[in-house]
Amino acid sequence: MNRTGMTDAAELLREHGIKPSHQRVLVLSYLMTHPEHPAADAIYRSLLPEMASLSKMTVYNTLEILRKAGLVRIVRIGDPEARYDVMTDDHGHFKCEICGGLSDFAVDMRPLVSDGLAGYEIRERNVYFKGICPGCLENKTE
Amino acid sequence: MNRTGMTDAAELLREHGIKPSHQRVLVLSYLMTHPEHPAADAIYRSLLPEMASLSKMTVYNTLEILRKAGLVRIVRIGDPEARYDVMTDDHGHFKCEICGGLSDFAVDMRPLVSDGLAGYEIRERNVYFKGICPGCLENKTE
DNA sequence: CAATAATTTATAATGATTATAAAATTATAA
DNA sequence: TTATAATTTTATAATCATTATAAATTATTG
Ligand SMILES: [Mn+2]
Ligand SMILES: [Mn+2]
Ligand SMILES: [Zn+2]
Ligand SMILES: [Zn+2]
Repeated sequence: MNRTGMTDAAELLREHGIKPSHQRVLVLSYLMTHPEHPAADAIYRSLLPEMASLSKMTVYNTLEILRKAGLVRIVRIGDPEARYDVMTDDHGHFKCEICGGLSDFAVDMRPLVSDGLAGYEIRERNVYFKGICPGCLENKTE
Repeated sequence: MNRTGMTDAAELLREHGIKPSHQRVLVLSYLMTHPEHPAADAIYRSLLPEMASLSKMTVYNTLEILRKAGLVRIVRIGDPEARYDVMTDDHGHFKCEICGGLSDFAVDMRPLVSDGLAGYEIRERNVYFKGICPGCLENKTE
């Protein structure tokens, strides 16, 4: 932890044996401060003003390194782009079919496995809903 | 229903206002008899011996028509290919990370929505797990 | 300072899907 | 039936997120 009480990106990387290069810190920090589950291209475009030399390939590389380290998870719902999430605890995702927004919601995964999965080794549980978000519902009725 | 008590593909298409062309019946029948959630290319390759003139584009077109009619759902887990499922009731999907196999399991979606989704219009609920299937687990210990 | 390793970058390739339009089939009208 | 229009299928090209590859840069070690 740093003096703010928050684990910063550089330290988090070090803790996971990843060398905290400038670009890696930028990518991870971006994810830590942007809970909207940005896609690789959105991350790239957002960081470009801060670092003009940044390559999109570095963003992809870094995201893959972070994923392997368990620091981010990929969320794929509907569209062809993968979106990224600083992995914390298990949670569900709601994807708005109109604005494309992706929001989190709490989910208790335990009661999901009724039976029928005896003999399977479960490594990852995912829940996602699709529909219309409150904002877009409001725009519709206007 | 036909004399076997089973709704066949052609009739199912008619019931949904879709003209039961030879290729459409082939694609839907294939899905109805192959619960392994085949991808578009797998459907195409499997049907080619039966109908040498079949175009992959027709498979894609047909799958999209079926999806719009609610006759099939798309299952996307992990890999880039979409896989198709003759939609019946809600169920979860288990994807084996080793063999890529996709199997169904029963899931009660109702208790999922604890709260936090008030004001959202939910149109689709999805649950999928990833891990290792019994067959692949056995091969590992051998 | 070399020499070596790690990282980033530029560029090209991949591959599933989509777009487009021509060809073939089917339905409708004359 | 024949012409005409609508539908469906097919061939072909385009798209686009991601991956592969290798050169260039940067960091590390002796
Ligand atoms: Mn999330
Ligand atoms: Mn299924
Ligand atoms: Zn919305
Ligand atoms: Zn398996």
